[in-house]
Amino acid sequence: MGLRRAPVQRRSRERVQRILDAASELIVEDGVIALGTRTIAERAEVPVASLYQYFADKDEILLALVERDTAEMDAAVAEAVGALETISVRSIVTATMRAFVTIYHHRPAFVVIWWRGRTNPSVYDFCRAHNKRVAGDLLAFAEDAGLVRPGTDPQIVELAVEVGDRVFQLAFERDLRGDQRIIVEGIELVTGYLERHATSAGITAIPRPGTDDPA
Amino acid sequence: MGLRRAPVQRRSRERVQRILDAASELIVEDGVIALGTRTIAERAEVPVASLYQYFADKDEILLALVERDTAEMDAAVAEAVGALETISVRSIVTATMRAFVTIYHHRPAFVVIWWRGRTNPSVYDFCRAHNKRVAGDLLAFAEDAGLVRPGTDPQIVELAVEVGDRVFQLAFERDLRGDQRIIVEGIELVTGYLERHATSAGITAIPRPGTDDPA
Amino acid sequence: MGLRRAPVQRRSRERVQRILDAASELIVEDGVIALGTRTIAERAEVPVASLYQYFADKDEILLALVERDTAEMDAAVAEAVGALETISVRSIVTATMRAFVTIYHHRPAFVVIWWRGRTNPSVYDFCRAHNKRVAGDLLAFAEDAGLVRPGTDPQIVELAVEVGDRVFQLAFERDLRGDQRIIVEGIELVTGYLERHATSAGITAIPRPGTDDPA
Amino acid sequence: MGLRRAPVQRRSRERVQRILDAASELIVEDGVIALGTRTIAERAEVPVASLYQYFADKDEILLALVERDTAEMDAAVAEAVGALETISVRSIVTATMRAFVTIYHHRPAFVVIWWRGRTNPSVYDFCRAHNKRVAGDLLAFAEDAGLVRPGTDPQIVELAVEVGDRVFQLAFERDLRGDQRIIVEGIELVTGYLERHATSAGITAIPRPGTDDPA
DNA sequence: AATGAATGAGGATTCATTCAT
DNA sequence: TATGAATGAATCCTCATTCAT
Repeated sequence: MGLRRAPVQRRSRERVQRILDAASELIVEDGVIALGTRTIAERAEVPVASLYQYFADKDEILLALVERDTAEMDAAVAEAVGALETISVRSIVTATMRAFVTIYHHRPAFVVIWWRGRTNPSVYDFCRAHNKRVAGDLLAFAEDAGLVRPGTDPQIVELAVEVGDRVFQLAFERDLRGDQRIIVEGIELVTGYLERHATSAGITAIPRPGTDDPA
Repeated sequence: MGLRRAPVQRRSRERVQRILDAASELIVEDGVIALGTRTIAERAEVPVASLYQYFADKDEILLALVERDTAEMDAAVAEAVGALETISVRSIVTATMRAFVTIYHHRPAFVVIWWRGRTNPSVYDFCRAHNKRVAGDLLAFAEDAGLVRPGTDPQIVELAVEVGDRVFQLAFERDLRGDQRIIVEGIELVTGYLERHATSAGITAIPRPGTDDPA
Repeated sequence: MGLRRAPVQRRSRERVQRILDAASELIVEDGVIALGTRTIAERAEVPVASLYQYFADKDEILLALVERDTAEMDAAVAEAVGALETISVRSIVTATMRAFVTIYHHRPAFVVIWWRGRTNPSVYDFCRAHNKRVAGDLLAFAEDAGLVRPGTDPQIVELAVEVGDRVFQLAFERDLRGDQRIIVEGIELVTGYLERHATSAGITAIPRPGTDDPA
Repeated sequence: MGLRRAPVQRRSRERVQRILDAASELIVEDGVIALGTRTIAERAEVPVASLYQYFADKDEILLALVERDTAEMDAAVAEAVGALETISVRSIVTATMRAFVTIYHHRPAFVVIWWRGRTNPSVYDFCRAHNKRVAGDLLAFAEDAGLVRPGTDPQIVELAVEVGDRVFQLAFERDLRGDQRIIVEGIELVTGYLERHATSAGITAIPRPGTDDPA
């Protein structure tokens, strides 16, 4: 009982996913600009008209795609940071950036969407907002833990996040697995910059909060 | 003799410039994606078909535009760096980035083309190549002057240039005059990163070569 | 007994009315061409698919609407004519046309549907048939009362009705309340025409039949 | 010389005519609503895109069609009225309406466009404006000739023209050759109405102006 | 060299209707 | 009976490019 209508629901969800996957693949293959409703529909084996059952217009498809991936990324980052034994500016930056790398390996489409896709205004806005939020979260976390000086300008962390974003763009554009040299350098770059605004604890590291008490 | 055909040549050159100017204006107004042959032709007061007299296709117009702008930017950077009293990683980075800012003020079109325009594959490639060349030139200059350790990986400077590029993107996207706070921070960021690879001379600065001896 | 299913029936009837009302409103607002199933359904707060429970297709909705309105109009005309103290070509024409005006004031939707709606073939046919019937009824009534010469060609009255129809179209198209000058002139026009075929009684008027004898 | 470029021009004109003819035929066959760019292009044996070489949009095609026919009608009416031996309200109305009939025979498409086509707002407006102009011209002519009382309300003639319009609609809708009975009656109707506003000369007729002097 | 005219290919979106449930 | 979901067919229009002159 209550499950009676599940099949329909499930079918819809599957189709939405198929559409998103199709869009994703096509973007990787031909770029965001070339993305068209007809092509998406063909690839997803869905009538063009059906796209409009699930999405208001083309933009919304792209946006949904980015949102889907974003959620996955946020979760991965949160997990990586949460798992740190000791925290410092360096360890957080490293964990965060490594988490992104892992995701990019997992979802190559994302690499393209995340950068090329920003042509699209709504995607662009969404990504910027997301970066801002990521920056805000990181700053809050770092301030709470006493890693950065209180009152640190949020714009500084935003700049760091955006710059990290570009590092990935560079690392992945030539090589879908990500150029390790660039990534390592990028981590140095971002870490070095943020340490300028760190407390000494932020530089030398402290144990993970909520971990030190068993004593 | 031989001058008989000059007028035609001159007229062509004028038209090419008019076309480039038109494209430039339109990009600033409506973005790269909205740029169309008809619109360019109208603005340039040239028949659409005539565009194809001077350019193989639409992409080439964009590319020519970027090349033209690039040349201007390179000259400005070279001049700024050449005018430095003392040279150091910091002074070079500052001079370079300030030169860019000046250009952007002077030519708002660059701002849009340089970033939004990278949607276009050939423009994208050109910009990347240009950044690479700028990085190469800077590295050569710095190595010659003994500011960085010999054998420094070119990729490091490239990364710095690309990151600087993103700083500008951030600084200018919200504000066509460029957000000063972001620019200042960006200069810090890039300088800080490059100083990791600098010699002590690169950090403390030396007089401009070929300037100190005449005494 | 037998009443068990009444609620359903009643609900259906209500829904049919709601659909018709919705269509009516939408036509007045946006015209017949813009009328769509989705819009009707939304306005009527009924699922689109349910429209097809009560109507075979979109045309039928329109047709049902016109039929409903027509019935109301006929009743009004019959009442107006029936209430005349003295009857003559002039008094009948006047009463009839005034009755229409009253209805149009009462139901602005008619105005739009009645003319713009005739785009639709079935509506068009229905209106023509209706005009024909109105003409037939009027002629029968006038002949019975001895207002027109026996054997008067029905086409003549039809022409008069159609022309009256156009007068209204003209009077109402600029002004949803109806341009009084045009209406007055239209009554003259139609009366004048019909009097050509009238008996002298038809011109000078006679008391309402079945009203004069009780004495 | 000077004719060198004629072929291109001529070809264009031919194509425009072909497009108009195609549209015309299709309207007669399927009505104005069904008229689509694809269909027109197919029938005219012209690529769809070419329609937009000659017309800004679909509406403009319809409008051009109506304008073309209108010009023809105006000429015919002017000629017919100009050829009258004696002029009176009756002779003018008759000549005018007969001229219309002739045109309708000549161009059956017109019959459909003229009425069904009025669904289209620009066509509708054009027709109304045209009717108004026709009415204005007739009134001016009649006043000059002393057929109607000076200061006659233009709305009266407009009403007459519109009503005449409806007479044709009626006469032609069942029968593409035009129902003669209805036309004759219609002429009576319009004449009768206008004579109410005529001078006695307008009723009894006068010789054509500029014809009586040879004496 | 210059250009008006022509066009194939494709763009996103809407719509009335049907069907499985 | 009622309906959410699905869809084939069609809509108008734009664009970069080519060709005949």
